[in-house]
Amino acid sequence: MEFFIDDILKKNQLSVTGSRKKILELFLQSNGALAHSDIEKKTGEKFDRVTVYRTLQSFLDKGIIHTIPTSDNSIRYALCKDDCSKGHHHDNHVHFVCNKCSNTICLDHVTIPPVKLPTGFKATEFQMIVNGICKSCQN
Amino acid sequence: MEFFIDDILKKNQLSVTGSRKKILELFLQSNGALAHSDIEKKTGEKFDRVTVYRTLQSFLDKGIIHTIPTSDNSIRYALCKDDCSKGHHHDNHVHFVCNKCSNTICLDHVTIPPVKLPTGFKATEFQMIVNGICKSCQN
DNA sequence: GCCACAACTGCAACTAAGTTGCAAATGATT
DNA sequence: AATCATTTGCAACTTAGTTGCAGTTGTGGC
Repeated sequence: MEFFIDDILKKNQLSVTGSRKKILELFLQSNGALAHSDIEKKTGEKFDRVTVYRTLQSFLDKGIIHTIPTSDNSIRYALCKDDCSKGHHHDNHVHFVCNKCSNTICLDHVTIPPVKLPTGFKATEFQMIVNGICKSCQN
Repeated sequence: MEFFIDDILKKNQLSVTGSRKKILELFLQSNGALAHSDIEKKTGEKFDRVTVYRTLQSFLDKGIIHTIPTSDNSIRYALCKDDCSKGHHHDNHVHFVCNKCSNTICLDHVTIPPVKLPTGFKATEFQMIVNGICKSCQN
């Protein structure tokens, strides 16, 4: 695992530092998406707020993670799949936000269905967010 | 028009005040969605920031407007169609965010296509946001 | 039209979120 | 181990959003 994390960073021409390793590890451990505040909590105030911001920004730049907009105005971040490269995300899966545990989950195998736009509109990116109750909260 | 605005407010059990009239008028005039900052700008500092926040909140509560999440972490607000009632939105159309003019447009006639979720997931709400170039910016 | 009461607004003060510049510390390369 | 580029933490800042309270405005009854 340790080796795996270093490898991802090196592959993306990022120097291997404590904060980057730790934050990347968090993403690999969590099966969902993380908000900035989640990361600050889970790292246990080990890193400065600013460092977290900058680390997330560099991960975004390199295409390691992508953002998910949510209706409550808190951006979430999640790992990209392998075929994302610098600045160019191929991120056509649906995101699920649970109303109970408020986890954000990438439904990697649910692709966004095509829509027909009115004439004159040209699309470059599609986002789909589904709210509801997730698998673990169902009962 | 003036009468129309008062009517909407009364129908929703809101007292008719200067700020509410003005902000509702802005929504009726704009064919797209507005961010909080747009409203502050367009009202020309006539109202306190707090008043704008509270007005938007009460419009949300009454189901006059709905929110649209965007990837740049700025929530936009747009008028609901007639069949939205208190707290219960039937808001199944696609939203388009232009990368050039950064307007957010409700594509009222483009409905969100159904998706099949993995077993265990129960959906209550769907959101779809398309980024690209809008009709007016095309050339 | 006037009065009383509820609702709304503006102010001040606050918390939370995000940014920037710079000096010190750390990582990569030789 | 030395050097240089990169990264980090701090401080200070801007922007966004919230809360309590006193004063103002709108509503409905008379």
